[in-house]
Amino acid sequence: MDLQDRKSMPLFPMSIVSELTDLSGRQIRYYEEKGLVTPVRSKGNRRLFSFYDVDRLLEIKQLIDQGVNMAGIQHVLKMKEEQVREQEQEPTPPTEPEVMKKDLSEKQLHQLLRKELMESGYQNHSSIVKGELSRFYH
DNA sequence: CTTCTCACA
DNA sequence: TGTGAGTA
Repeated sequence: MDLQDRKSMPLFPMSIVSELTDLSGRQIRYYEEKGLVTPVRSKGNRRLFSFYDVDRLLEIKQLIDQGVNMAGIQHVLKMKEEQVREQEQEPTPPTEPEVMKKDLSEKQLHQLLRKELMESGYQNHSSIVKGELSRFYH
């Protein structure tokens, strides 16, 4: 059993995760509905979260605090998974013209969103709220 | 006692 | 998102 397996081991119940992330049980369950986290169920239908799940929730917590909405969070998580795929799959499969172009624009969006999210004191959201990134904020 | 689902003066 | 009901 390697590190990855341990990180994905279902260990924590709702109470622990809730306290750890400062998210309400309601919120955590809601995020699960949105597919942001996928905790395993115990025999009693209780949710069991892994370190991996907790990490995701902590990231989500940060984004929520920054005023990012579900669309933005889903987008960020999606691109995060894409990055993981790129790291796991050696060469990026040659993409066709149209697909390629779309991916590029998406990546540019990703970079923009990232930049704004990370270094944002979010008082200058005005610039991004006006643009396409507005759909990622309240 | 804790968590789950469902529903909403 | 909160919260209460009724369970498991």
